[in-house]
Amino acid sequence: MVRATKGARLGPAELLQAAAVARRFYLDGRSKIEIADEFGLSRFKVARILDDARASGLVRIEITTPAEIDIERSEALRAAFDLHYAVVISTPAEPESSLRAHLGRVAADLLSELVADDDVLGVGWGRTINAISSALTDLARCTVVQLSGALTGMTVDESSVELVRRIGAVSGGLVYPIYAPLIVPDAATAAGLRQQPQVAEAIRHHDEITKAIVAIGSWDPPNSQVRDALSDPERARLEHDGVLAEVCGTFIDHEGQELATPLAQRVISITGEQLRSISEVVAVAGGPEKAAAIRAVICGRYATSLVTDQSVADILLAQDAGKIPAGA
Amino acid sequence: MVRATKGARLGPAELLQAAAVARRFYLDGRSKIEIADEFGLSRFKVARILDDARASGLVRIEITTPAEIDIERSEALRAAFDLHYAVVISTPAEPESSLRAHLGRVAADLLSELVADDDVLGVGWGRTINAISSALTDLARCTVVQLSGALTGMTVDESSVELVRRIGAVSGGLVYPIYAPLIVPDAATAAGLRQQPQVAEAIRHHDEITKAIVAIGSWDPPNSQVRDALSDPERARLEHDGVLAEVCGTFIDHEGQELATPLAQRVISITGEQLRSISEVVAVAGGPEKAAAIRAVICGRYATSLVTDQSVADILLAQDAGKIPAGA
DNA sequence: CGGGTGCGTGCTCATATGAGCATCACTCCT
DNA sequence: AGGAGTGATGCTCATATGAGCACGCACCCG
Repeated sequence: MVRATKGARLGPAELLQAAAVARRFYLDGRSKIEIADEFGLSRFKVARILDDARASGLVRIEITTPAEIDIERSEALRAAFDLHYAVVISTPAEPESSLRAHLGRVAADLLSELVADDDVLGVGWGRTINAISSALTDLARCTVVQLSGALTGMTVDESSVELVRRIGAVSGGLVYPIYAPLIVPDAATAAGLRQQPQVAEAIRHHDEITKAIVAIGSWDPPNSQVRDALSDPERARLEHDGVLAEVCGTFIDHEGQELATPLAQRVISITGEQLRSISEVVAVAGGPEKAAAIRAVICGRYATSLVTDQSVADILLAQDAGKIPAGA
Repeated sequence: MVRATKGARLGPAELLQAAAVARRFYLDGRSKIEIADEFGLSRFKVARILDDARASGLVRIEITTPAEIDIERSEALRAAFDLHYAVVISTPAEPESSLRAHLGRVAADLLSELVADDDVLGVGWGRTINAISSALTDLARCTVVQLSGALTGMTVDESSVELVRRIGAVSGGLVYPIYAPLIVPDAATAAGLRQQPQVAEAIRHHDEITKAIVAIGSWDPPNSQVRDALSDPERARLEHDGVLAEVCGTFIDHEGQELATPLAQRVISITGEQLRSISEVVAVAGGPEKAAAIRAVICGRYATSLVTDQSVADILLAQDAGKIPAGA
């Protein structure tokens, strides 16, 4: 028989046999020995045929993402920033509101998966977190603790307290809400609020939180409800100090360092240090304009996992992905 | 073993891990143990992840046909009619001339593959066989024997003799052409021609043929150059006898039986019995109008293999595929 | 001729793999 | 509470698998 120069192009007969063998092996799940017996070949010949079939592209194996998750970027992001989990959703040029809902759905799934009964779940605040709570259908019977006070301006349905209650309802576990604003006019008011029984109860649990879900606000470019809630001088001061991102009322600069600001006295929220000590903090944020802020939060170790979209992943990966602060 | 409850939908984290594991296993070819070590899992866990990944469709394995060969129909046809080889080409609604060229290319590939140096290759005649010889680029150094005389009406380039010479040139082996018409006016002329040294030499080799390639002519509906070459009374007689197909000057009825006809005396060709005794006869014919004739030839065991197109395969498989004459 | 030389095939044995089973944790139902 | 059921996990052992080796064969070249 004329041999078509070694595996380059199989003749029709060999091709058909290879296809039949490959089907038996890969689709029907038969063993090579069974196939060898069936076709009257040695099992070595079968192995060789299968190798050729794969090498020549006759057998094509692909890993497809059934959900709208970008597996490649997710893994790349996880590896590059040493995250526990990174989930990158595909963004088919959708409007912002849809992106948020999309992020919310995926983040809700992740939360369902990660949270166990004995966890104490810390919940941040924001439109994104709200989207998560809307999409959340299953959650272990964990304890749910609010991480910070709320901001005015939301409708009742969107209020931070409702948000936490809704998550608690899905979970069925204990709920510790914070019936207070995120920022109050002066330190004394804040101190007073912190001693309010319910608020104090929630704050007391901040050290017991095992997992948390938070949103990220961006200051450069500005995309943060917290920023919008501040007065002009306050904003100016923070910007002068180089604020880039905001997580649960904690302000972070380019380097991922927390900014020391008098504002901290007036914020009812988990502290930055407490946040950093939680073993699993999932940050959820998307949109290219937030990429820099997300990067700061991740590099500052305020979050251990990230749910975001392709545009952010591309920006973070294109940047100096290698330049990650290793330790705390 | 299907996980009843939530096995269908994995959470994002599990999904990403499954994707990473599947990639390592299926694309990078790592062993499950290696993967287990890398991910900090037991190899059993890895195996289950992979099972789930396949079951949930995360990993998709498909057998693709690089050539334009319909693997499924080929195998079905081969099995249904107990053929040595069946090759069904995809027919994307192409004009007839293109179909012939297409068949020719694939048949040429098959021939290259099947024929060995020590084979004696019998070559039939017709436009289809001509297409094969045009597409033939590699052939073992076998002996090439013409199976029948030629018909007039072809151009010089298309003449049967040229056809055989061309194949012989590719092969590089001995060539035994038949410089004679397929049908002559009377038995005496035929007898005379058969004794012509060159013709006699070729005919003498007809019993030594180990492999042959033939075309199939159809009479119902009419699609045969042999039929066109006959006179009206001859045609009428054959049709009265129930002729359906023609192979190398042998006329075959619906049942696959050879028709006894006085015409046989005037045909310069291999006999039907000789043809049937060749261990490997590849018939090449396509187009739905030839399906019935192809079926007769196959069922009459005048061919052991078939190269055809989808339309024919569908017709043959839709028909009483089970009703195959078993023996000779 | 005769000894490489390359290729295809099949054998051997260490290793990877899968089916089945035991265990454990957890839930649910009384 | 207290089983009984369920699912996840890891172990055991027979079997499948792949890498490497040896043989046989044809070809090539001296």
